[in-house]
Amino acid sequence: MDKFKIAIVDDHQLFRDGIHSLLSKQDNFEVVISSENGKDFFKKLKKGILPELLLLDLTMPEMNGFEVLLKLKKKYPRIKAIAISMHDDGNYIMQSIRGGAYGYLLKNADEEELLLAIDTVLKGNKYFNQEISQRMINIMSLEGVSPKKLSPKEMEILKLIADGQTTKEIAQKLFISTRTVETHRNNMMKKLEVKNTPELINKAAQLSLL
Amino acid sequence: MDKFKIAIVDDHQLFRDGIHSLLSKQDNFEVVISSENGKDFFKKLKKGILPELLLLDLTMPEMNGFEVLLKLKKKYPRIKAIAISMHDDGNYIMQSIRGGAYGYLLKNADEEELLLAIDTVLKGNKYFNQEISQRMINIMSLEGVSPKKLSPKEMEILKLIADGQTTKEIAQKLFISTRTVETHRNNMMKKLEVKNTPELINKAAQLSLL
DNA sequence: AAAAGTATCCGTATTTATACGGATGTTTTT
DNA sequence: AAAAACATCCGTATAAATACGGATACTTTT
Repeated sequence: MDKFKIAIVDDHQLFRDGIHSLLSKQDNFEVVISSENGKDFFKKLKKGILPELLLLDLTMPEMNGFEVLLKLKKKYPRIKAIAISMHDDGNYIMQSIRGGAYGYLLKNADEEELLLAIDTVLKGNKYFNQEISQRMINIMSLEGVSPKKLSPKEMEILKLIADGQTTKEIAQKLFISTRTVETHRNNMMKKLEVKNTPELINKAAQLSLL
Repeated sequence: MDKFKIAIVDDHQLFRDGIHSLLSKQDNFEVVISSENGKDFFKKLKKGILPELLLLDLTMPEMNGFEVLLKLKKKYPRIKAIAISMHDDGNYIMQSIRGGAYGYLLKNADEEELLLAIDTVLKGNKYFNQEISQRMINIMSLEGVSPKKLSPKEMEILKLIADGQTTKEIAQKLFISTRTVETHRNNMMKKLEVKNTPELINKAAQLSLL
């Protein structure tokens, strides 16, 4: 009976080797690609080596995991990716899911959980443990009913506010009217559903906008 | 020639085994303790098994790495600890150092760096790589010249401010005068060296006070 | 092409924060 | 025991944010 083909993309060889070693002990898995970066991975895909599942580190130099996810979704939509990250930050998790990840694991997951995640995703399901799910819920509730992005100008003004600048100081710095600054501030408050500026800064920090 | 005695404390067996395996390949190291928690570790120390160096996970259930550090410093000051963590947050790093850690590694460090850290610390030096050092510097500059802790009342008020409450609302909620709230806010701003409330919230978020 | 978003700016008014200064009494630290 | 920190509260004044409302023109999205 054929084994499931697995790919690993991670810039740390120690980690890749550890996973490779673990999966080699299983009867039903075979590591067919072990790449240290996304470019190498796609190069191997192009050669016709197609895994069913990818274990993907998010934090890599040059081409990060999110970029790999997006490209994978476009070019090889049948390959299912499980994101693996050091970061338990809800924003990372949400970005992975929006990028098409089928699962999310922290790098300190034990081998039992790793194998369970692989099994779950190979069956076509998504894998997020209790803690990860909780963080997703937290971020979703933080983002509000209809999450909205801040415009470039809003981001610029947000940072200046967070740095302690007053509306007058920001207006002078950006060569715009104080009323313009007020309008942007008000629009941000509406977008993030907060009632005043301290809460805006707090929420922006929680959403990793700062 | 005698080997250096190393202890490992981490709740993930996969990680402990990986480190154990790696160190076993080295001629000059010997893993004498491999514990899944601090309690087991101290129990083994009590039996007279004394390593020169400890590789210590910070995030563990029940007795976390910081508690282990503090107890180690008191009871076995000759044992040098290297903190190992998923978190690259400067606050974790600073807390480790203040707790007596001789080094700090991220869990995704490669084997070369791990061995270098161990060597460095066994020689009596401290090991912090460039990135970790940078984060320390960032936090130190955030904390200002003379870092001050916020009092319990200040913390309470800080959270309410971050939640979008006005001075009047906080006063009503805590059954104190608005002037009292104003004084606390002003004192916090002085302690954290900021110029207004948005900057206070931003800095508090950066210092993980929220 | 139409709608929505972005970036700009305004009048008027009220609320809130900040800035000076001050104070007392209790608790904790030195 | 003395000093410092904490928690409480005040008068007066100014600055800043917020709250209502409104607007134009350009760019992007639908």
